[in-house]
Amino acid sequence: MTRYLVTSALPYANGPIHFGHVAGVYLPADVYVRTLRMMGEEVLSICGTDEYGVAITLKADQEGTPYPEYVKRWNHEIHSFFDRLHIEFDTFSGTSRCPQHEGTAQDFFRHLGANGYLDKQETTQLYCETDEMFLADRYVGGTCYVCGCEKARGDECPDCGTWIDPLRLIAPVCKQCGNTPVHRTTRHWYLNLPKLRDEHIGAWINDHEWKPNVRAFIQNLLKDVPSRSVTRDLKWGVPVPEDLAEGEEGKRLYVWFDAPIGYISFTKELMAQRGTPDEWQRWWQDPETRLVHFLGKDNIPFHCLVFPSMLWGTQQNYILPWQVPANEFYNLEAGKFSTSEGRTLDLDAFFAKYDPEAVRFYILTTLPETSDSTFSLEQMVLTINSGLAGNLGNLATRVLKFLAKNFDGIIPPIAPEHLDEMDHLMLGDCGEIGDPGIHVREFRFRQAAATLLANSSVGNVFMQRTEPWALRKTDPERAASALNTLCEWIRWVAQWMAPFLPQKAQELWEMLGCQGQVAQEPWPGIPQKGAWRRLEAGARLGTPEALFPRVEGGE
RNA sequence: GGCGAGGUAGCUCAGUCGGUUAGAGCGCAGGCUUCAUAAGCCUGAAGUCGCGGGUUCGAGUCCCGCCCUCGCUACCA
Repeated sequence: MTRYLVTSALPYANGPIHFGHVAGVYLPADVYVRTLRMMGEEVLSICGTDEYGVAITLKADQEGTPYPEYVKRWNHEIHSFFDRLHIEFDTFSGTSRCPQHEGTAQDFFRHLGANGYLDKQETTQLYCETDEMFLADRYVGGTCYVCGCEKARGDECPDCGTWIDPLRLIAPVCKQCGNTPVHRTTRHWYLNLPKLRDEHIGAWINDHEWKPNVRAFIQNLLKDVPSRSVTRDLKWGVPVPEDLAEGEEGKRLYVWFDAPIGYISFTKELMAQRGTPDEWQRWWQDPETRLVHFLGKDNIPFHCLVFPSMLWGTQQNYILPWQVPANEFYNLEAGKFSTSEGRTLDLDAFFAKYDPEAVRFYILTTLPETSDSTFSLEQMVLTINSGLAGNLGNLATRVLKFLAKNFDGIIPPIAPEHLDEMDHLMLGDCGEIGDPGIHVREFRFRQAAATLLANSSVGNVFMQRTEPWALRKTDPERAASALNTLCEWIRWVAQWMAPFLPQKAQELWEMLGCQGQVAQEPWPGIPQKGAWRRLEAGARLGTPEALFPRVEGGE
């Protein structure tokens, strides 16, 4: 048994998440965790919302909502979206609500400082005296000092493409209040990433085995690593420890610094709730633990370079990531999913029409594993109708309804003299049988989903070949043997389904008359001739119903 | 501007260290079957692997140039 600590990138508590996030991070993480659990591994799954930062204070101020209330709302909103898709975590906390977070983040700051990885630097920034805040680049407008365009932003000029230094803007204005900001110097702490890279992390990255797309992403990153400021002049964030302020009171940790620490503080919180407050160390400081970060490609630099640097730089025996199965981006057919451009789906209407688990499955078959990929309603309808309804769902109903009608709804017996023949046919001649779990372990979720359907298809081929509807009249004993074998097969399919379609797998499990939770069963692997049957002849089947109703349209 | 990704059958995508007639699913065409959710099974058609050069015995796979699409550019996976 191996210990796996699985984290999913913390969603920002500043708006809804969408299928892009789900496909890139949370759904693969969920399938991974469910599969490992069935395989008997020790697994902990951590997530929660990232709740600090400028963007949150701005929007919360705009609508006049206190920050804690504002982020609580989005935390619930996001959590309920996960519930809808049956995506589960062992804990879903938040950086501002987690009691252990502030102390944990401050400890990081303290240790990194004591070990010489934090430097203090003085910079000049634009400051708005009306709003009493330093202005992040995008909140400044002005005239471009290169081309004279009056609509330059603080980061880029839309006309000439110049990368703007906000301090050089002609006639800068604060985008919030319209007043003119002033130059003001401020002192901040910087994380010395070049030093951390040279001492350890650079070599670690080079020696580590990464997913190909991850390696491609970080290769160039190492050449030019900047120090990054880890504090900000903000009102909403983890305060810099007072004893270390050294005349810079009022500073807060910059949100990117404290966010990944949330993985650790949420673990502490969970373990405290379970009454074992020291247990978190087993997860974070035991080299036997495999730390897996699920995230999108934009988060690769943080989780492959910055956060490992922080973990190592504390010299507190933290483990470093074992794998970072980052995905690319998932696009809506007409363009990017974007909350800011209103390119979202009406979720209530959507889920009224499409089964959440069917949607789960479609997304899994199109995950952006190797490159950006596309969500298409039309394709989804095809996948649901052909793959889930026609292949998998129909296999169950054609067998179980036939049994209900002709065999009194009980599992028919298999004649001993048919065992070899039936095993040979089902396990050898009806198509290739794969273990979806192997692909899940290797983060190939599309292949895993395809393998599940291929296995289901084997059952359909078997039924086609044995023709129990004809045998029933000519050789009822053989018909019974074939149907018995099909029931066994459906039982295996239900188990293979469980990580991908948890609720549907359970429904199928019950249709077979099986007891308990299918997710509690050990992972089935691949059936071996003569040793794969578990059902008892004569057992009563449940009520067969269509698992996946066909859906219309695609508009 | 910089960085990155991608352009392979009608559609969505695989193609590991360069190696025999380029793959899958869906869609499409033809046939078979009737237990089942107008579902199932079998067979088939379909690609000058963005364009032009180069390296090589051999390139979708490496190198150079060009065209096109898209993402990021420090608060959206």
